[in-house]
Amino acid sequence: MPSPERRFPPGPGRECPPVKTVAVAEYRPQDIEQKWQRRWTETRAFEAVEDPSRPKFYCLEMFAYPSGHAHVGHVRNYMIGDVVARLKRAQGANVLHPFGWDAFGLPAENAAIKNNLHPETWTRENIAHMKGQLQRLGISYAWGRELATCDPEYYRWNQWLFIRMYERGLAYRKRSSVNWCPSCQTVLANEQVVDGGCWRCGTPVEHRDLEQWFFRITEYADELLSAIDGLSDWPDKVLTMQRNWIGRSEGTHVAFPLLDATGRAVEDIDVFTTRIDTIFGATFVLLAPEHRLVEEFARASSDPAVFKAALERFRAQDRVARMSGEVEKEGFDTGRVARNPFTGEAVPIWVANFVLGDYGTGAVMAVPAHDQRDFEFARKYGLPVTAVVQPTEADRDAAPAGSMPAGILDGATMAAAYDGPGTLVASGEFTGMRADAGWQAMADRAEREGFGRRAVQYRLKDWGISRQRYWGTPIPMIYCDTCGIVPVPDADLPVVLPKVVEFSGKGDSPLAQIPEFVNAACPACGGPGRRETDTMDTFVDSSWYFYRFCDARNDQQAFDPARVAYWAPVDFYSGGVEHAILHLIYSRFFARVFRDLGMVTHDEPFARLLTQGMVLKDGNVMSKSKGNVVDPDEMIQRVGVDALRMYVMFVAPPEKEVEWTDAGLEGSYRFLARVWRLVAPLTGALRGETAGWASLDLDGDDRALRRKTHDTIRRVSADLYPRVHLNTAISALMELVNDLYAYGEKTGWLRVGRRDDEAEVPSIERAATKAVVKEAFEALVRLLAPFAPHMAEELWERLGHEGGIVAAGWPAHDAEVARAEALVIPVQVNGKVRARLTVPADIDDAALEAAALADPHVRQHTEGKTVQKVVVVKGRLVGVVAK
RNA sequence: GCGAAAGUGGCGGAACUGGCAGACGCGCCGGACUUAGGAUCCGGUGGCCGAGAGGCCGUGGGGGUUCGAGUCCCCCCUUUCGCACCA
Repeated sequence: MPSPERRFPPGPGRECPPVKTVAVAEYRPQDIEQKWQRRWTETRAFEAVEDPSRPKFYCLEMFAYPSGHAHVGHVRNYMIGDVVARLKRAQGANVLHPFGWDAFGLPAENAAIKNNLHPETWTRENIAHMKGQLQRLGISYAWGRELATCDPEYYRWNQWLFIRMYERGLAYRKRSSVNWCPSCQTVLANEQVVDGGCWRCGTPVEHRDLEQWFFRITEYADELLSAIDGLSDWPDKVLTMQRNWIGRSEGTHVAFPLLDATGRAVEDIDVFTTRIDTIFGATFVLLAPEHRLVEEFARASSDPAVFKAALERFRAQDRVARMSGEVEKEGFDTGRVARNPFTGEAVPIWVANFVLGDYGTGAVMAVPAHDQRDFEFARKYGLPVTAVVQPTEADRDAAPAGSMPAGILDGATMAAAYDGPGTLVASGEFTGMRADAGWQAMADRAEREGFGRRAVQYRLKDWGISRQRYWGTPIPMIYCDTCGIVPVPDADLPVVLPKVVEFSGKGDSPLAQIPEFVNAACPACGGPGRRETDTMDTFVDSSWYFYRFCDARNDQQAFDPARVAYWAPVDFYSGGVEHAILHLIYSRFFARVFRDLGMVTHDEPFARLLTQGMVLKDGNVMSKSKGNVVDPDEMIQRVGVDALRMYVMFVAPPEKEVEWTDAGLEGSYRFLARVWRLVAPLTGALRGETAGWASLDLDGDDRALRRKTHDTIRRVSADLYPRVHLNTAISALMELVNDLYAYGEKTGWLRVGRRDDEAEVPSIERAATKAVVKEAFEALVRLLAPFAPHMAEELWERLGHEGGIVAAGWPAHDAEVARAEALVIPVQVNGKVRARLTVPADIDDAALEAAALADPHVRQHTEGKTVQKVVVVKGRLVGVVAK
C-alpha cells in the first residue's frame, strides 16, 4: 500500500519538519484524543443508571465475536451507533449504550485444536485486544456493563432459561436427521446450512440421526409472523426475509387410502396441499425418499435391491446436486396405488427426488395440470394430466397480456401447468364453481367426511440447539437410568465448563471425554447419572444478551424485570444484514418466552433496526484471508480517530456498502484540520458573555451567517435522527464551515491561510461580529460532537465551558433567525427555467406572479404567445404556460 | 426461475411529500502566498455550441401521465441482494 503518511502532519511520536514558527492552530489529533479518552474513562462518563424522570434511550450495536482484530468494516457499525448514542445524550436522554462479547463458538475451538491453546485463553486475549481497539475509537460505551457470553455468570442464565423452557415443553429432545458437517465435525442447524454446505466452511452437508435438543420456536411461528407487520422501523428487506423464512401456508391435509393388491384400503397416506381445489386433477401421489412408507414398499417390492439403490441415489443427490442449482426431476413407480378420495379413482404412488421429507407430511398429491413441478414429472414419465381449472374470458381479460395460455386447457396438449384463476371443470359436484370457492367447499367436505382437515404449515422448523462441541454453554441435564431426564436444580447452576480438555477435533463432544464432568448424581434419586455432554448453539447466547445488559451484574436472576422494563426494548439496534434472519428471529422468539415467563412486558425486543453496509476494499469484503483488511489503529496513527470516524460516516449512508479509499480519509482529516484552524485560535477571544442580540447592530452579512448557523442546526438535527443520514449531516457542517471562512475573510478576523510566520492570535473587535461568530462556533462544535467527539470536547473546553460537551446540550434552532429574508425563485416557461427572481420571502402569490410575468427573460419566451396558466408554488417556483 | 432493491459528472454521493439535477467531499484545472509546495487560502469544474449574454442536450434505454418527472405508470436492459423444487 502506498504510504500517504507524509501528507499528514507529524503525530506526537514523530519528528516535526523545520518550520520558522509553529503555526498557532496546528491540529494534533493524537494529543487531544488521548486526553479525552483518559478523561472519559476516569469520570466513567458513559455509565448509565435508571432514572424515571428522564426519557430513556437504549442504543445497541450487535455485540462482537472476538475473532482477534477488528477492522474498519467491523467498527463502522460501532461508529454509527456511537453517533446516535452521543446525539441522544446531548439531547437529554438517559442513554444505555453497552457492549459485550459473543464469546463462545467454533473458531475458538478450532484455534485450540490448531495452536494447542485453550479456547478460553484465545478468547480472553482477543477480547482484551479488541476492547483496546474500541476504546481507542472513542466509542461511548458503558463498559461497566461489559459481558462475555463465556462467563459462567452469563451462561448460567442460558441454563436457567433452558430449564424453564424444558418445564414448559419449549425445550424437548428428539431423534432426527440432522445436518452434519464432516469438516467441522458437528451438527448444524437448518439455518446454518447455506446452499447445501456448512455456513462456515462450505463443506457439503451430510445427514445423521442423533438425539438432539430442540427449542419449540414453531409454537410462536404465527405470532412471529403476524407481529412483523408491527415492525415499522425495520428495513422492509429484513421483514420480507423473515416472512419467507417462516413461510406460512394454509392448506389441507387429505388422507389418500393406500390400497393393497385386492383394492382394499389398508392405511392412509396423509398428504398436505394448498390447492385442494385441484384435487380432481390429482392423478398420482408422490412420496419423499425419506417417507416412512418407502422403506416398507422397498422391502415388499419385487426387487428390493434396485428399489433401495434408487432411493440411496436420490438421498445423495439431494445434498450434492442441489447445491449446483436445478436438479433434474426424477422418480420411480412404487407399484402401489392409493385412492383419490374425491374421484374415487386409484392413482399410482411414485417416489420423487424433489419431494421434501421434512416439509409437510413428506407426501404430496400431484396435480400436473396445475403445478409446474408435477407437470414436468408427469410429462417425463407419461403420467396422466387432467385439467380441472379453466380460465374464463373475464380471467383472460383481467390478466396481463401474454400471461394466459391460448385456448381451452387440455391435459393432453398443454405445454405448462396453469396456476392462475379460473372455474372448476371435471370436478364432480364442484364443477362450475370458481376455484377459490371450490377450495373452501372441498375442504368442508373433507372435514365433514373425516378424511381431511384444514391446517397451516410452516417452513420454519424447530430450532435444534445441540452442538457436539466444547466451547459453549453446557446443557444442564442429567440422564438417570431410573428417573430418566432430570434437569440440574437451579441451586446447582451454573454447570461450569471444565477447564481441562483434550482437543482432538473428533466428532464426539469433548465433554464426553471427561469422566469427572460426565458422572453426576441424579438430582432426583441421588443414584448415578450422566450429564448431557452437548453444548448449546451460540445463537442461544445472543438471543437475550440485550436484556442482560440492562442488569449485567445480577447474580440472583437473569435480570431484574424492573430494570428491563425501564430500558427495553432497544430503541436503536444496528448490525449487519447477515443477521437478518437467524439472530433476529431467535431474539424475537426469546423475547416472547421471557414475556410468557412474566419477565418482560413487551413483545418485540428491537423497536428500530438499521442494517449497516459492509466496507469493501478493492471491491471485496475485508477479511484476514484476503489480506485486505484496513486496521483502524493504523488509521488512527495517521489521521486520528476523529478523522477516521468522520470519513467512515461521510462516505455514504450507513445502510450502503462503501469502498474504502485513503483519499477520502485524507479529505476528512483536512476538514477537521480546517475546523481546528478556524476555531482554535479564537477560543480565547470568544470566551465570556456577549451582548444580547437586541443591543447589537447586525448587518446583512451578520444576519446571513446567523441564518446559516440556525439552518445548519435544523438540518443536522433532522438528518441525524430518526433519519440517520450521517453523510448529509456532515455535508451541512462543511457548508457552515465554508461560510464561516468566507465571513471571516470578509470581516477580517480570519488568520489562517497566511504564512506560518505571520501567524498571530486573532481577535475580533466588533461586537456584532464577535456575537455571531461565537454563536456559530458553539453550534458547530456541539453539532460536530457526535462525529468527532474528541475535537469537539477540546474546543468546547477551550471556548471556556466546563463540565463536558454533553452537559452543554444539543443546540436549538431558532426558526425566526433561520428564515430567509429573500428568496430566489426560478420561473419556468413551458417547463424550462427562464429566469430567477430575487424576491422578499413574504411576497404574496399575486405579486410573485406579476413579477414573473414582467421579467424580461420571461417576456422573451412568452412574446407572441398567450399565457394560458400560471402555477405558483409557494416559496419554490413559478410555472408559466404559454401557447 | 421467483422476489426485492438499485442504476445520477472522472469518483463517493445529494435532491424529505412531483417543483432550480449534481449539495458536500474526492480528483482535476487555475490563482494567491512562497526558495519550494505534496501545506494553506481563493476561484473553476456534467456535455456540446457561443467572445459574451445566452442557447441546446443531460439522472441505464424506450414509451406515457403532468404546466413541470431523477422522483409517478408501462415495457426493456444491467447490477446487487434474498429465496431457490416448501406442494
